[in-house]
Amino acid sequence: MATPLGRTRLEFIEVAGRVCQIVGLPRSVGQVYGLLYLSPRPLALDDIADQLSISKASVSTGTRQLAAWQAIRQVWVPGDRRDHFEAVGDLRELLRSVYSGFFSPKYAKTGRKLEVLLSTLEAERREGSVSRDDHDFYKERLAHLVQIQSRASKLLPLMEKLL
Amino acid sequence: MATPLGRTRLEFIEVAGRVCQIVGLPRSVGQVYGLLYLSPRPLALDDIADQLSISKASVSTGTRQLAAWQAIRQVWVPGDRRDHFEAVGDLRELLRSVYSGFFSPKYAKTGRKLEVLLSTLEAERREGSVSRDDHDFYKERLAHLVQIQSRASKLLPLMEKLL
DNA sequence: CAGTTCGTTCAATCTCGTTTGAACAGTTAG
DNA sequence: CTAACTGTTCAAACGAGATTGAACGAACTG
Repeated sequence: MATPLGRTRLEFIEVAGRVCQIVGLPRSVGQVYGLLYLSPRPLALDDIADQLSISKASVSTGTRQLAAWQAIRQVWVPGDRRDHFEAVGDLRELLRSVYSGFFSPKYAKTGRKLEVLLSTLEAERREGSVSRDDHDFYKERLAHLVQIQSRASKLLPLMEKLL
Repeated sequence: MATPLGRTRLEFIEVAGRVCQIVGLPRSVGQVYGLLYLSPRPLALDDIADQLSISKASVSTGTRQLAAWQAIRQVWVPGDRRDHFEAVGDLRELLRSVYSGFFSPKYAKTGRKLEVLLSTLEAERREGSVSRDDHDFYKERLAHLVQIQSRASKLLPLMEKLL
């Protein structure tokens, strides 16, 4: 079969690419994953580049990225010495690893920064560079942030479980 | 007071800007909100532009955006005919409105698209343009997506409640 | 050992969306 | 009415980062 891309696949690849773009990832990464996710057979690097009409370079970096996240895996196809790729079936596992590898660190960093801000604030108060009223105002606002942060810290693990 | 930006504010504005950038919003929007959130007094458009060293144009569009989300409100300061802005205290309310105004629609759209894909797939099967095996494969993959979608549809309202 | 075939790397290019300066319209003040 | 001031709009500039083509190195092939 000449494997013409069906309307279904095209639509899906489009969506996958767009999702990646929104999250701040290269569109090509999403396209590659989308193509592989809906591909009954593993595809070689060339095939991917051809079908998506993007350069091998993009596919090369994209596949490496996706493989690092274990979103796709490299499979060996007898009689072909090229690398072939297929999407890992369990999408939930992927979401989980993306979360713990990308989102969770950022989140933790934010938490630490918040603490730093609080101590900085106290320091500035002691220096007298902030009036009492302003100090109280700032403290209230930061306290609100801390509250949200703590709520989120309870919510996120829950998400991981339920998803 | 000449209101020199304290280290605290600078740090916070930096973070707010970065967060916006990650979510795909203009950095300036985050900066404006960050500045206002930590400002004990309402600020005029000029003040914001000055303190952030960005153009009035950016501030103008930014404030309008933020006001539309009710993240900030316009307040009248006696004796000054310029518009002044202050951040709305309740950040949770903001998160909720951002969710329902931006995220939720996108999510619904995705759901609809998924259904379209399923029917398209069936159509292609009937046309005979897809082999039975491939059809089954596609169906399985799409079913997985639908499953994730339905789980998420239960999770998101929960988030809204707990946050 | 040449000659291919693959995959990766990297500098150059291109693309997209933010940012800006300048012009504009509306409003107040003298 | 004119002048000053405020906020908005818009085309153009700019910058970040994705994409690409070409060159390279490695692995196979005959």
